[in-house]
Amino acid sequence: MKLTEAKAQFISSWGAFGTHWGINRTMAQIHALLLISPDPITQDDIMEQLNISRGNVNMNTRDLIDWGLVDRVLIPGERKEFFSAEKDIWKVATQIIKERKKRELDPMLKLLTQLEKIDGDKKDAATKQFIDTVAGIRKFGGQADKMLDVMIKADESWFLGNILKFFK
Amino acid sequence: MKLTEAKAQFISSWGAFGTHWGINRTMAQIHALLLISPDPITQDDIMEQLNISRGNVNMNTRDLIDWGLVDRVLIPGERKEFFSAEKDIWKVATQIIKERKKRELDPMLKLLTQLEKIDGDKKDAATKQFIDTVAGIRKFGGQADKMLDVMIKADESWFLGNILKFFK
DNA sequence: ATTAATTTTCAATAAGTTTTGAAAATTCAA
DNA sequence: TTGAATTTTCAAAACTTATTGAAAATTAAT
Repeated sequence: MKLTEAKAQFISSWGAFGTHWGINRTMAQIHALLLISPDPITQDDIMEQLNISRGNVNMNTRDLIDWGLVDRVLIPGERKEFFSAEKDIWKVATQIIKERKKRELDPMLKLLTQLEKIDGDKKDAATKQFIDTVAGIRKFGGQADKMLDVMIKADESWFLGNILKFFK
Repeated sequence: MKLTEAKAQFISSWGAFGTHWGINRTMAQIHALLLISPDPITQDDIMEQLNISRGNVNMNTRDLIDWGLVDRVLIPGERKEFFSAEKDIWKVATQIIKERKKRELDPMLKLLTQLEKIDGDKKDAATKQFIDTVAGIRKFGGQADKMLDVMIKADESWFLGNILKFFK
């Protein structure tokens, strides 16, 4: 397979993959393009390579920056802004985990903790099932939360070295 | 907070939460409703409680069944079909992991393995960055894959007992 | 200060996804 | 069998989300 074809495949698949992970297709495609670009590139480069409008590039690069996955880079002597993605995949993964935990898991756990405090008779089947379900999810989520915190703080070699021992 | 209000909150939040995880809102809401129902319920019960059409209930319960999260239950003497959700949250989580791994991670790893075999000069910066990026993601994904396999096979008490030791 | 280059915004529109509801298919009791 | 109850299907409509593109804002060189 030739590079051009492989690049196109990678960008398109990474885009489709992103949609399963709560990231929109274009944002994931821009991310993919930046991941395989050895040097920083401009808005115009992205527009041209992905065939999308300036506004679209602008919005999605901004989101990528908010997610902490992409940086604006200033190149001396150049008027335009350049963009560059973090290439270390471990850092990319921990950054995504960190953001999603903050945006999704933490608020959910907060809500579940509230819902558990419902007033009602535990002998009533509906009440009991509600409390048990909410408590079960909250407990499980709490464990996941702790685990992800450690992962975020850990560094890759430590993590992989130990996780492999753990998982036989 | 009263049970009725708490239920509504839980269903609505679980629905919103689901959309971040590639599951559609209604499917997640039906799942939530089933999780807090002590006994199996019918299509009509779901239609009434969530204010959605029969077709919608039918499609989404079918998807939940495909995901292995919900079962059809036949109640002797009843003409209608009843639905019931797996209540053990550990089983729910491992089932979701199993399905998503099969649907998303495995095909992605297969593709990356292909893309790594690109023909081209490793001294060319673009080629080198492409291969490095793809290889990095493939390697990371491979570790995640192994880890999830162990998790899927493990049983909850074993897992939580050990993970706590591992994560200090 | 003026102007040209560049980036940002956002209303309009396009594309994609979900939901409805009624007709078709299926199931089961009599 | 027949027909009433129930489930399934799927085209059309409603809703949601993403994209465009041109105008406004910003930036930086002269």
